[in-house]
Amino acid sequence: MTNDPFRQELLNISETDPAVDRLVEQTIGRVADKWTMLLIEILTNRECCRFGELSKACEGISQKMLTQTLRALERDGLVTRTVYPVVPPKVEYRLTDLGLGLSKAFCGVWIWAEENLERVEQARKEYVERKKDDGTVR
Amino acid sequence: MTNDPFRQELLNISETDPAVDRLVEQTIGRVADKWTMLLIEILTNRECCRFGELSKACEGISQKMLTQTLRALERDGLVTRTVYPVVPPKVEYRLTDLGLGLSKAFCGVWIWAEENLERVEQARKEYVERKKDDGTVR
DNA sequence: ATTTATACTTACCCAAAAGAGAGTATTGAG
DNA sequence: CTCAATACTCTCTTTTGGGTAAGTATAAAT
Repeated sequence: MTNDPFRQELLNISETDPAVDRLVEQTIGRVADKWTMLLIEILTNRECCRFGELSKACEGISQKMLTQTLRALERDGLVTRTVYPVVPPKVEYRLTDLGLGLSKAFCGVWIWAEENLERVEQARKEYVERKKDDGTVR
Repeated sequence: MTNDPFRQELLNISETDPAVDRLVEQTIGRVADKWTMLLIEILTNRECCRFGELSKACEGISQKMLTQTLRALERDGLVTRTVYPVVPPKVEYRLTDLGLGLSKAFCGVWIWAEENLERVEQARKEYVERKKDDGTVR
């Protein structure tokens, strides 16, 4: 178990000092939420979107959350916001290089989820069974 | 921009039907939160931990959240929980293969955060400046 | 003159998430 | 008899997330 190549590979990376660690945590904390990940995915596929398009593509999001999330993405340099001075207003959003890089990093997680969701489902069923069986119910 | 190799690579993957997409989103929704990611990282580095160790290693987490997050990880088949019937109690947590796989997937995100946190910081500073400069202050 | 389109912003509200802190069970050590 | 040690569990309170709905600005179309 200790010389598992997986784990070895992982261990090579996390050789950082704790100060950086905390910054990393913060950065991830900002970026690892549902709407952010979804919007990044949409902008990865569509390349360039107006507010209204995003609103439709990102099913279930409210205007408020959409604006809020987009502002955060813009602030962190992950998307650009281009305003065309026309009436009615037109605003376009697209990923920056930085945003594209993050998108790529998330990619691994999307793939993992895709490949393993059945195993997770299965684990959940088994967990419920186990809980039913032992005396510890409730 | 359209034939950016990055984007091409990303586009190859997301060719899935919407039903699976929603499951993937759900799975990610469960798994992509701060404490979960931190605990997975700790368990990746330490291999095997007792409750108390995790409590110390995962700075700032409350007992409640720790228990809660560990239960969720166990339920989803990402960690095993081994109880030794001794007094005082002893319980050990460790990643399963599934959990290790997720850890690996998260790895890309950790690396991205580590490599790019300065760029994010910079972007934030510039954003604030821009807001100060234009008339839209408020 | 009124409506329409777009991209927001603001104010108000509720429910869920998270934190704080006390309580529980067990038994060997003193 | 009491205490320490461990891993919770429960309750109470605070914080946060997020929804709804109305308001704003502008010019072109009717």
